[in-house]
Amino acid sequence: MKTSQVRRTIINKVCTELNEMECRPPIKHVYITVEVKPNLADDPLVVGERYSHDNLLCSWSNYLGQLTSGILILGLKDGTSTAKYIRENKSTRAYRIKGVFGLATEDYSKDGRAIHQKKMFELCGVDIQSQTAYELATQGLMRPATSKTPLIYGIRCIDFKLPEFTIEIQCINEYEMYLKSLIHDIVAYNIKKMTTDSDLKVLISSQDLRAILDEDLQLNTFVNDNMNILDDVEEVIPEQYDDVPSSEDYSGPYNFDTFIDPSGNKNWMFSAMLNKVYIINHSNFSVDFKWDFPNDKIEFYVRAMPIYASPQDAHKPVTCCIQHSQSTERYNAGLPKLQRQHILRSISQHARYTGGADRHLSVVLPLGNPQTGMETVRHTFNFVCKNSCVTGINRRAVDLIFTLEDIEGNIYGRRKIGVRVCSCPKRDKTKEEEEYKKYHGQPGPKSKRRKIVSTKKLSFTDPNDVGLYSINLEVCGKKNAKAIITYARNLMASEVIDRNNDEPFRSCFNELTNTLKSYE
Amino acid sequence: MKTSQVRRTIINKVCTELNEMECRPPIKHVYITVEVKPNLADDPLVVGERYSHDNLLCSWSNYLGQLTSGILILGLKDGTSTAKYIRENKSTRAYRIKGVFGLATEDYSKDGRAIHQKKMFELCGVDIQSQTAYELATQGLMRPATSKTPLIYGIRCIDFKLPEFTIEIQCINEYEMYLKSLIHDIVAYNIKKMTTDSDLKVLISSQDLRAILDEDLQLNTFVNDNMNILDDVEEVIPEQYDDVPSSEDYSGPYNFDTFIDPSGNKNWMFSAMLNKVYIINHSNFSVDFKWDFPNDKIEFYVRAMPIYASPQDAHKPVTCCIQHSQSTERYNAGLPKLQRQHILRSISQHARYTGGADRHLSVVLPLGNPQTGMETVRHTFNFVCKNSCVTGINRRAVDLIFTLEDIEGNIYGRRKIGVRVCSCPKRDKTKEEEEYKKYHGQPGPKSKRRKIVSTKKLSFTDPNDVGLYSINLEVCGKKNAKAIITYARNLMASEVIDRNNDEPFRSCFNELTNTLKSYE
DNA sequence: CAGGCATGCCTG
DNA sequence: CAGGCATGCCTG
Ligand SMILES: [Zn+2]
Ligand SMILES: [Zn+2]
Repeated sequence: MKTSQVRRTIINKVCTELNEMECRPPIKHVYITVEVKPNLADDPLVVGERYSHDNLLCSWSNYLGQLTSGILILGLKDGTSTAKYIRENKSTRAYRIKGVFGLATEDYSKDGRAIHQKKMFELCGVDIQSQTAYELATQGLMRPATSKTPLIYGIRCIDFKLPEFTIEIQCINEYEMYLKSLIHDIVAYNIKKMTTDSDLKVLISSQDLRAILDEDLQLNTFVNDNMNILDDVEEVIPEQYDDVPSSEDYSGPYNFDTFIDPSGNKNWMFSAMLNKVYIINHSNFSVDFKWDFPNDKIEFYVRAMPIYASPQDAHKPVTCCIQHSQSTERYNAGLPKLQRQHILRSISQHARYTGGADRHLSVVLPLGNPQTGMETVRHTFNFVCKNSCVTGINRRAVDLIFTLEDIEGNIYGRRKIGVRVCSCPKRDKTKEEEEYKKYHGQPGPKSKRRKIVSTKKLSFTDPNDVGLYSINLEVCGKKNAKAIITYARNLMASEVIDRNNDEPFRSCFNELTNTLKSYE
Repeated sequence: MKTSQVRRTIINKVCTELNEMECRPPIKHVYITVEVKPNLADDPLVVGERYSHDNLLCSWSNYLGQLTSGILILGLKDGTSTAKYIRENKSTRAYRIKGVFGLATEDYSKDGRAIHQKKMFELCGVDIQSQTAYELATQGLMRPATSKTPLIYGIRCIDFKLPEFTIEIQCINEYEMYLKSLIHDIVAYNIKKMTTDSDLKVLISSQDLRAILDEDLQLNTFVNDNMNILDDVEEVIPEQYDDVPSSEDYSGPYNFDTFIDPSGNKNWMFSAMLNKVYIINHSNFSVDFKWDFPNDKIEFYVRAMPIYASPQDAHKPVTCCIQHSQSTERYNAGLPKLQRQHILRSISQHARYTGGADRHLSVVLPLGNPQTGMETVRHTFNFVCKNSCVTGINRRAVDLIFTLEDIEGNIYGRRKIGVRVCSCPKRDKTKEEEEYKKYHGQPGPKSKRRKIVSTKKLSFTDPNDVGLYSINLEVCGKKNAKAIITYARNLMASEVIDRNNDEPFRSCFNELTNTLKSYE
């Protein structure tokens, strides 16, 4: 379109629409007799400067405390009425407030004079309501006389990385000192909990926040009945924050247990010997969860967290490799970056993905209830990254920890299984089982082995020469190859007889029999 | 900062600054006698609609042609003076104009009536300045009488993918028909070049653009003396656009050749048999380039372009895998995304990286001159991605094409070598050479193998039973293990004697000897 | 650096 | 799906 057209269009539009509006009546014809002389009453020398501070009206819609940053709406002159309107409209404000455990100051601000940590514990180790010290600390509360009681519509902990945490609050009638005191109380509450409860874990759950608000008479808060706790669209997913997650099996008060169909299918196998799943990448596998129903109806969740099996890697979160966390991968379509970092995915829509940064990643889902007549509920997962992925797990062994939890992340049971996401589950399972047997034997053989010692051996068997030797050799000619295997089998046969079927001679013999068959 | 402070600051500032400005004189004291009746002269019925087109002033700062998109600055009413100010400030405008080879239209626009291609060639095959037809075509030039001669500050070709190309121009005093004509002339110039030069390659170099502007009297352009040409930070690098790059060796007029030190080093090896480099990722390797010096001093460049060796992949560009193109990799630090896609890097600072999108990627660098007494110049490269990278080359074979080129990308010579970026160059080289010998034989081994056939064998050797068998077995007891290896060695020993030291019996025997030693 | 394992992937 | 190759990487 040409510029001139644009111009014409704009002029047309403006004029047409202005003319369509109700227009002012014709001006009156005014006949005026005018006589002009200076009005001394309006001279700056008389009335002062034209623009005085008092004349320039200015008011704010929202008040930001000295330590608060955000949008500050000010109205100037005629704008003051708009500002007043906005102010009286009482729209809720949202704050994100950062707290630091172990950093208490006299005025609760980051830069305030520090209270000695010991004193802080003293302050907090007893009932905070009855504490004179506490009252002294909060006496600078400076509550504006004109304001109403704060009313909280929503509160949650949106970040928690000791010693720091961040609380998000939606509220009205708040004032800065109120918010600061609230943070102080959250810390105090947790420290008190730490010293009374034996559990040393610090967590800021929604329940905690609610309890703090309810108990905290000092702060004089109204809590909206519909206050957002977990039903918020961005619900609070409890995380587990241990550097090295515990992986010990623990049945707990509800006899928590997990089961995996030992028969597997073509995409995955389960080794009962190693308690380990071998699975092709991107394949679904199901886990059955069993637990006793408590009398008090607790809503249970199950968390599945992959961790590195070896102690030297256990503290590192297991994250998806570069390739398998690409947003262009089919199974990552539309997922947020955090979730793409998870190697384990649940097929449930209710699954929530937690962890990230340098924290362990895990998926949490509501456990639900067994169907009538069932003792277990089944949940289906899949992995999207292989143990062998160089930019991810990089060939390290991985365990999967299932924990039975309540909505706050309290743990009531734990089960561990090994997991290997690979291309040849069967081969790798067999190999690892063989490897395991080499070093551990298995129940049967073990009792038998004891028998060895007690059994009289023929003089030409050496009781100490029982190490396993893997021989890899290459010969030319099938005839020769068969001859060697036959020879080896013969040797093992003598040993089996001489040593009363003793292991591992017996299994070596059996294997060689199979190998020989394969040459027919 | 407190809200009240902000408010005070604002009021202070506004009042202070208003008061510092020249203020209106005291109002006059006015004595008025008023008599009111309708003023018919102001009635819409008399004077017409309140807001007339003529009253709404509107002017533009920059003029966008009918086919041009971009920001159009319009001033309304009082804004017209601002618009005029901006217009007269003559800031340079930047345009990106797309042209299409083979699509000529009467008015040079994309949607104009097409000129038959044959006619277009007629038009362009002769001197464009003297062409009546050309003058006719440009007679609709519509040059605004008020404007000055266009002045170009910068011009370059920023995209070139036949048949389309995009020219970027910084200029003042331009008008749309001028820009369209310029594009037409660029096409005409190239077609003329194609028909006069024997070389059919079309390229828009900076030299070309300058030549077009200089020659093009019709367009009446001023070229700023400091006009950006090749010294621009983003210089024009000629690209090669063949879907499947040619890979035939071609010495060309200057006897172009490449040499690679056949002795290699610990990080790379060269197979003369396969004309292939085997190299560990991220290792430098050098190529010596040789060519005859022409009488006319041509500035030569060498281009190195990796391509897939197999015909079914040769049309695809060889790009770096996801992992090795991460900006977080040390060797990618600070590189633009395009360059990170290149698997081949030159250590020269003068190297330029071309290609991208679905075009083949290559690195071009000035060849330079041999040092005194030398016949060749050496350039050093390295690869940053392995043949085995799954998200990149994915185990496909890759060739490296070196071409001798001038600054416009005209090719004067070509050499191909195979390349394999891997973790075990020696092993892989040996293997591929063995494989090659198996199918092609080579003087030494082949004659020996022939000898086998001619040699009289003992009756109890089977000439067909010569396959290699890898035997993996497990026995218990060191004594037994040694016995088996000894047995195998004995078998091979007989064969070696019976078959006149024939391979692979001999090497099996040697291996077994070593294995047996390891049991001592 | 050779030997050999680990593990993806191709082939029949 | 088993067998076996391909190829990175670890170990001595
Ligand atoms: Zn992966
Ligand atoms: Zn790579």
